[in-house]
Amino acid sequence: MTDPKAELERALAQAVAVVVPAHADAAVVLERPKQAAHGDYASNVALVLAKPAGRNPRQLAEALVASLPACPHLLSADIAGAGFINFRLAPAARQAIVARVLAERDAFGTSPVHAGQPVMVEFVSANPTGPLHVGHARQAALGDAIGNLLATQGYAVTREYYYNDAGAQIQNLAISVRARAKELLGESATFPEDGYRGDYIRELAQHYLDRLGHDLSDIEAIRRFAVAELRSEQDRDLLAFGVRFDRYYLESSLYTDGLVEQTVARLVASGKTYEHEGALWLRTTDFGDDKDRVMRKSDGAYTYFVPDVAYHVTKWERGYAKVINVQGADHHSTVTRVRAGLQALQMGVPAGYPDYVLHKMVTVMRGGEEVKISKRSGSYVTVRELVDDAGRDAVRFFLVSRKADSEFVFDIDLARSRSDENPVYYVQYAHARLCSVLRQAGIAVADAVQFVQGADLAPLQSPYEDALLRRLADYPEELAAAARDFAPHQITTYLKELAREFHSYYNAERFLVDDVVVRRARLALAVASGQVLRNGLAVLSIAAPEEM
RNA sequence: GCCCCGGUAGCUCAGUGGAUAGAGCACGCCCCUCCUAAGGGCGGGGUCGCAGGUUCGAUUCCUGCCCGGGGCGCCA
Repeated sequence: MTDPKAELERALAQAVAVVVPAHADAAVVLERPKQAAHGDYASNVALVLAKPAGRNPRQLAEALVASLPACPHLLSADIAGAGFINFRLAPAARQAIVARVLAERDAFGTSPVHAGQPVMVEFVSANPTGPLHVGHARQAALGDAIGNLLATQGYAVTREYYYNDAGAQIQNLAISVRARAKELLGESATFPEDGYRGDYIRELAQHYLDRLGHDLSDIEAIRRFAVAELRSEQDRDLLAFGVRFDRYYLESSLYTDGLVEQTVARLVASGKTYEHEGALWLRTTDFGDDKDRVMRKSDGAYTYFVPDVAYHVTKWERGYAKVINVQGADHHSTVTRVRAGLQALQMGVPAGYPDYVLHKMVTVMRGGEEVKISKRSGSYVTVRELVDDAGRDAVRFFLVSRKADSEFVFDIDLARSRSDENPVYYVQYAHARLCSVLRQAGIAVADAVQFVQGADLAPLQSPYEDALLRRLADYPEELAAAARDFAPHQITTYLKELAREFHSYYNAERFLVDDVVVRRARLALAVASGQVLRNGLAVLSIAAPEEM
């Protein structure tokens, strides 16, 4: 069956072309009314066109309804309020979504619109100067989910992690570790003013002494050791969190491969650079920046901004016409700079390239008090702690359940609690519950789709069933919108609503009734609901348990 | 001072150029002889930060202001 909504939109557009030919190209969009009493879909097209057409909105709506071509999916079209047209679907049209879900299964909701288009999502990209903390966890959950969302729209997704393993912070790390190592050996050591003060630095120093001996003269060896140790620890944390990257891109390779020098040369050749007070500047103000930026400092070293541009040149040249960088909002100022650098190179990169998702800070509450996060002072909550305490699923769900640009208060006690205050259980429980019904009916969960395929769906007509059917039908659009907006929180919201409707239904009616036709229809609806819950949770990389 | 983002129920947060602004938690009452009560039902609770403007219609768009966060480095 064709999509009832799309068909109705076409029919309404035809009516518009007949009634107000001058506005035949008006956008006709159906939306889901807030209230079920207003039907399956509503259009405000009569309100929008009333003024330009010089007609009373209600009369215009009447005329549009009268000119509506016959549509088998449509039960009724009523005028309401100021001039809304409310459409009610024939039951069969509403029920058809169940058959579609059962036919498409894991693919239900996905779309091939962007099939074959490569996209890169860069996220986490933490400096290897300490363990990953809760802010990185938010980024990991967001980036991974955004990657999944884009994949549902057909994109060929690459997840990349950029390692800043070449800058002053790394040198600082090495010096910090050496100072702690000297202390451990009982030697006097001056700890750097802005050094890394976390306990893990002392542990690193001890490991170094244990494995590589007591000679601390080779700062380069200490640097390599510390970076390798911290990287592997980060890898373990990410693994525990269930996040995988397709590639780790090392900042140092930009230097060793000559890409930094090459980028500088190209920028100079572009004519957008100038020398001032011994430094090399890029005229980023030509591209919307509020001041020009230094590329090469008077001491000859590059600012971080040059490898950043060089790195993004590689993204473009590696064929990623679409790139999303997930970063903390504290990196906001880099956005204009990186884009300006790419524009200056005049290599055909669009002005808005790359896209950014900037997320706000995470405040961690424990025992009713804020836990301060600071790598340097060493008090913070690591990804590992969170996952160990609250479980991967709860942490994932929590961290993507808010808009990226709103600040997030992570209540550790709440995430740890296995209580009904924890929203992830609510959604997972809906899934476990319907699996339980299937078991009760003697159906293996794995065979369920097979079992209900071809069921007569006609009995599904109660308000609870209508609500569930409508919600299922909305999933593909919700998914597409969330992917378009890089907004996984739209999926958590959707899943909570779907779960709520399932729980309501579960309490209101029984699935395992004696009437075989009704029973089969309801089980089909349950199986379809379970399928969509699974699909949505999969986008967030969260498990859909069959039992809880 | 300038730039970006938030401000919606007691708390944590969704939402939208339209029809009576929602959910969870918290609070009160009710529902397991019956598919998992990790659930459901009913109820109280709001000047959508403030003030203007655009619009047939603004919580949504525009401007100004207030509050909170972040950024304004030859740091990353």
